[in-house]
Amino acid sequence: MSLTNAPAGAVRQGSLRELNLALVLGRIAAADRPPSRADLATATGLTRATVSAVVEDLLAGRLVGEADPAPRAGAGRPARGLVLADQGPAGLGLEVNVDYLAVCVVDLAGQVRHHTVQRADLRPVAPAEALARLVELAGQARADAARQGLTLAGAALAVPGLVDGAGLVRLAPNLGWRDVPVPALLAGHPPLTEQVPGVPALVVDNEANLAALGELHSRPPGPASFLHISGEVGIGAGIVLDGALFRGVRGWSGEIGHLPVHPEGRPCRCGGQGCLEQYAGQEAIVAAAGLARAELPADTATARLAELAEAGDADALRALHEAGTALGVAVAGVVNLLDLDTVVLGGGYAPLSPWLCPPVLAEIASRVLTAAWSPVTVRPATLGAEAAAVGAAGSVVRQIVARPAGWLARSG
Amino acid sequence: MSLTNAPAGAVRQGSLRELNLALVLGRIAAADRPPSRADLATATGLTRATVSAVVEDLLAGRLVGEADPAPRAGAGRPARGLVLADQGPAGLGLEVNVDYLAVCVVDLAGQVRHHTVQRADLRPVAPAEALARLVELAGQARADAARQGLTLAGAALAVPGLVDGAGLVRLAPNLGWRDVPVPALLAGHPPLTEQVPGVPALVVDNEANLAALGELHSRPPGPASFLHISGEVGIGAGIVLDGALFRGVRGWSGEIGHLPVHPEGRPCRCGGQGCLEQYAGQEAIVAAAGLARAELPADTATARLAELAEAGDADALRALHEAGTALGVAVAGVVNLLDLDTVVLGGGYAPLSPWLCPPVLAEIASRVLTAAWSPVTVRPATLGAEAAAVGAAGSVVRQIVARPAGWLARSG
DNA sequence: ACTATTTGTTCAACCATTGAATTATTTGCG
DNA sequence: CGCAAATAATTCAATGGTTGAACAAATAGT
Repeated sequence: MSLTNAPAGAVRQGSLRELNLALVLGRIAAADRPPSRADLATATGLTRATVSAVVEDLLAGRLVGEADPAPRAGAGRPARGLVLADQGPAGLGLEVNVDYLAVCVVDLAGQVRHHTVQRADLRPVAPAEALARLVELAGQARADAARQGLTLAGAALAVPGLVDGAGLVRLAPNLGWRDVPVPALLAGHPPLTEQVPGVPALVVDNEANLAALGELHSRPPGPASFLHISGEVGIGAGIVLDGALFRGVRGWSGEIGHLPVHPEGRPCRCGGQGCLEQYAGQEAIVAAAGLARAELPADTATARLAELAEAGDADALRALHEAGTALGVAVAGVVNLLDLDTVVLGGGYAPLSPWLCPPVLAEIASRVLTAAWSPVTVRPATLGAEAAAVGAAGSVVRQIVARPAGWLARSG
Repeated sequence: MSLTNAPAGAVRQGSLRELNLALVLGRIAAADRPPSRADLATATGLTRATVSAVVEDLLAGRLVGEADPAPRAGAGRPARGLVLADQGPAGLGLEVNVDYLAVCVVDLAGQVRHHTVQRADLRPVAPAEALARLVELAGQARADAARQGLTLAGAALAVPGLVDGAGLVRLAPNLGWRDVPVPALLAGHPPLTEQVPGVPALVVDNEANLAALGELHSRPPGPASFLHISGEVGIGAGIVLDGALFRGVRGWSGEIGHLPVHPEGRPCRCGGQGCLEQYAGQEAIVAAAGLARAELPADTATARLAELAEAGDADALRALHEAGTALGVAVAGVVNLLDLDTVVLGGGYAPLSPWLCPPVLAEIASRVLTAAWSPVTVRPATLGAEAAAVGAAGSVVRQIVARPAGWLARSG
């Protein structure tokens, strides 16, 4: 999962090449212009001879391609730019959420090459049925990818709930799922992806975690450490530390929605009192703004709220200010604890961020001891509503970039 | 800082040996019985030939020694056990705290080989003077270490405050320090340690961080991820994630004392309201227990509190219960956020933990969503009051174990 | 005394990197 | 137009570290 390519065990001679493959490919991925072999040599510290050999492997494995030479001033033989291949391995991203299914394909360069969203209320649908529909969409995505010369090398599924290491969805309250064994339910269907050494066929993870990963790998790349908050019906956070998602001991990190902001306040369904979710959850904001709860689709409610706030509706503005203040109390605590300098508001919060950011910043300014020396940035997410699906697909291709040897072993 | 020996840049041929030196030495350090070369080969996946070569380097560099063969049943040539050398490099740990100075020396195996504590109220003492006294103690420690065949390879200084990357103590409120440039103040004195490639001569860090590191490397080794809370006048936390201390973007993580537990409550000197420190800080507990604040030394106050609680004093018990509840609210938030399964109460909290743990556990049980599936352990720290100094010294030797090539380059 | 067994070392083969020399391809200048 | 300078990329013998198999060492069991 980590971006650092740390050899876990023995370092044999082959590992040496493996590590340098990852190093060079990582540089190509991180560069904003197609680098030449000479650029890579100076950037990595390897000799040009080694870089050439490594690049030869990468070219043979169709992980990188040669681009038109970037125009350069001065004399000398022109460089040949290296770019991530637009054909070759790709990642499949899947998402089951309360009111839609989403499937997307992301290539090595991080480009979204296929994207489908199927709106439907998934709450009355049985998990097996929802997954079956997803498999259907995935099949179409696979065919579309193949048409574009892409091979699906792995898949990741985002769900709005707690997932354990084996892909068992312990609890997805807003979806009504409980102890859903996703891999077992998918076993009867045709495989979604190819088998690639080192890349798991399917990872199931929390939607907030994968949305945070999407933000981490978006262009331009975000900071190495930040907090990504998904404000849906529940409030989840993805915690990215030093360029890697921190999942917690059991993979259940990020339950920011149950940080206490008014310890003697409203009871919460978690059993505690005064949890953030009771003050800054989507339902709480909508209720505080006096909106009828009848208009159910979550994205509609958020859009309506933004409209009202834009129009200067006093109730909406007050509701957003209160929610932002509650959010700020919680975020200030997290920033104090983890010393982060960036907070990203994603999911349903993104369109509301013009009204949420100011009170959040105000709470940070008054509660964070170190804010005086180091400003904290609070900004909306750059990815859209389907950030989780894109992040899921991106997490697959990042694994290949981080350890290309597995892919090369397969195709050669 | 990380335990994973990830090559940052190019992986050259020499790195290969460097990595395997670290791998083998790490195994020797982690083993609970002196392993043979054959054990190491199976454990690491290297061949016996390679392990022999690597061990030869380690023996020549005096990082490991051969122990008496561990008695083993069955036939075969007896193995020669390998242990971390009890002579060779050692770490120097320093601590400036409100009411004492501490210096200690820890060897490769983690044994404390020298330990001095000088009690004195440091608040009226100028930083330069305090550091001068520390240098004096360090000189004695160095001489003592030399007598035992130890070479000080690096030093770490623990201070109760915020430290930036360059060793500047931005703020140590309870010590009265502000913007104290520790490395500059130490420049006039004789060097505390040898120069070893890859090991910084002096690291200055927060006391809570280093105490957490001490706990991480104590025997038996603690879990890979936990929260270590130092309850002194202020409340600091060291956050250990996946076997590495998480310092935050600027090194200022762990300010748990300012998590809000009663957002509309007592004003705090940080500018916020209802911070944990106002309810579970040492002064708050002492005041709530009705103890005269005159008995100033912090450890005395804590000891007195424990005495009273032991004797069944109602005020003391109530004060501890309230403090534990406030602490539990904050800890529950952290556990929700980071999904940790272990919380260690250290510093002044350690002797009070019999009375603090129950309310902390109660709050966790009622506020942590995932507590039903995965119990959270709350326990006192195993290291004593000078955990920070021991952790500081330990952090130095861990660097050598994690990258032995630097030490070997020096000595031969 | 002999065999089975396990440990540790030796040595030729192998693999990836290295560094210098070589080839390739352009710009700049007379 | 032709040549020198400059930069990019490849070739190749040398090097350093790991490998695997064979071998030496040392013990327990029979």
